[in-house]
Amino acid sequence: MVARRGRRNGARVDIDADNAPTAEMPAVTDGGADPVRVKSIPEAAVARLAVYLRVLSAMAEQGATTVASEELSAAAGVNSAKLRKDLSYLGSYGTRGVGYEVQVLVGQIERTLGLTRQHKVAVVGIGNLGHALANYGGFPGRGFPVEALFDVDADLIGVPVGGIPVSHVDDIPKVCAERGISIGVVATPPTAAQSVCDRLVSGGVQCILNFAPVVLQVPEHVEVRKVDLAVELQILSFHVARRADEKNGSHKVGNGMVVR
Amino acid sequence: MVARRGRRNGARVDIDADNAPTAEMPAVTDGGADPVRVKSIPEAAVARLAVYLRVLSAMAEQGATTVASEELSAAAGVNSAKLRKDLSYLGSYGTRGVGYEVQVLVGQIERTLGLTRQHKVAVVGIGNLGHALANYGGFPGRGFPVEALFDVDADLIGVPVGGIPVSHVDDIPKVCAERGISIGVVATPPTAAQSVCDRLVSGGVQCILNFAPVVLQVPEHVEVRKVDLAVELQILSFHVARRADEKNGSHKVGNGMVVR
DNA sequence: TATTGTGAATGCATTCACAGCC
DNA sequence: GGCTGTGAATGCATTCACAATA
Repeated sequence: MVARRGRRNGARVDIDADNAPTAEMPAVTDGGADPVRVKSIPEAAVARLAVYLRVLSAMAEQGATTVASEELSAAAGVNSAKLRKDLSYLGSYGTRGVGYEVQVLVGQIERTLGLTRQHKVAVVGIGNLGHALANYGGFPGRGFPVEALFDVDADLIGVPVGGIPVSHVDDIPKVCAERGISIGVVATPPTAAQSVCDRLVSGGVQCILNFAPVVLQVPEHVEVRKVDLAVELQILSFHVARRADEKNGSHKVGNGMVVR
Repeated sequence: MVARRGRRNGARVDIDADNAPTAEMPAVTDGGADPVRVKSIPEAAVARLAVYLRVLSAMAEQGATTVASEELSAAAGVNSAKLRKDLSYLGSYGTRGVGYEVQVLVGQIERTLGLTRQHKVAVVGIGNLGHALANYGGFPGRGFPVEALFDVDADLIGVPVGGIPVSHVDDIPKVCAERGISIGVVATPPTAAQSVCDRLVSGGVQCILNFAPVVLQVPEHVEVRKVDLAVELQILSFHVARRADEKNGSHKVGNGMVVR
């Protein structure tokens, strides 16, 4: 009776005896033209917004002025419903029957991601990877200028890499505070990573991008993201193995569940 | 009456009129000592298994023989319930009241992740990043030997990097097929990435790790993972912005929802 | 007693499908 | 007619909390 949508729908009913008064259903669709949008955006959506932004920028360069969700989502490698939901977190910036204005969307995503400010970056560990990072030349799409480099190696101190002289890791707190670094990139060997991280934090760095294969311990107010080559490869390895198992029929799993 | 667990529990009841016959509840706890484990392991858990593996290896090196979920989970940066659930996907290899044997766990995780096989790696694009990757020296913890390098630059062709001579990107299909490459790493500029990817695929590569800031289009049977510096930085930027908004009270959100 | 293993509950994320609008 | 915006539904992932057990 109640059931309508969905293919196999099981009329799930909430009885909820104690009518929980704690904020269930945000409900409020936001009073209107509020300037400072915050509203909780799902973490997963944030990551995709960055992808949409790049695709949109490319489209803008090629002269596109409007784009439909179907087209944009295909280029971004997601389905259109997901794209529309993601964009809806920013507000209503599309036109029904038409699509989105590329420039408007670019502006809104940039604002949401905080790309209107600049975020100064420090790279610690000027080995192969650190070198590569330092030379990225101001980092993707402007907005992330590299303003400090650090290493332990005495031979490197003072040597400019990508225009910036390398400082000693002991000076991390001082230099970071002075230059107002907000993002620290850890590209050191694993053994050094935690101590480097601690120094970055004491230098006032709020966010850390960690390439070292260790789990960094940080105070609550610091955000860490990890890029881990070994983990990525091992995940791929898992999928190779899974696929191999599928091919030869050697995985008669008890239940009906297919592995894919 | 039915409600027991959970702090604010709302006795959610399924009425489910049409008693869906499609595999609900896998139920079968796996007949017993099945050798070829497959069972569907959640993607998110797979990623964490790789982390546990590293932590366990470090512990083993320091002479630990057993470890409790509490200790291991702390070192891996997750909570203990999650750890135990993740490990339970492998089977029951712990001892109640004691913990897990480090060596046993290492072995089981390696088997599950397919790390008993070797996975030959090719790196395409020998720029700053490619160089860094090629020099990783056989890649993390053995098991991922780099066996081919490619670039377009005529000056690089034939030059050995990390012991392996660079080949031309045109030879990707041939060389990859010959050497049995199973993982391709794309470290080229974005414009070249898709064509490189296509050649890797036609060379029989099953998995691709993509460092180029583009969404690669691949056939269904190929697995792609993406490492995107710009996206990572922009996610961090979002959190900086969010945090800044929290500080000054400028985000009177309509509903009660706190942003954190 | 200490700690695993795991159903059940909660909480996110994705997808569906259609009303609303241009 | 076409496309957005979004409730509602489904499906994953995480967490709780306790029975099982060495």
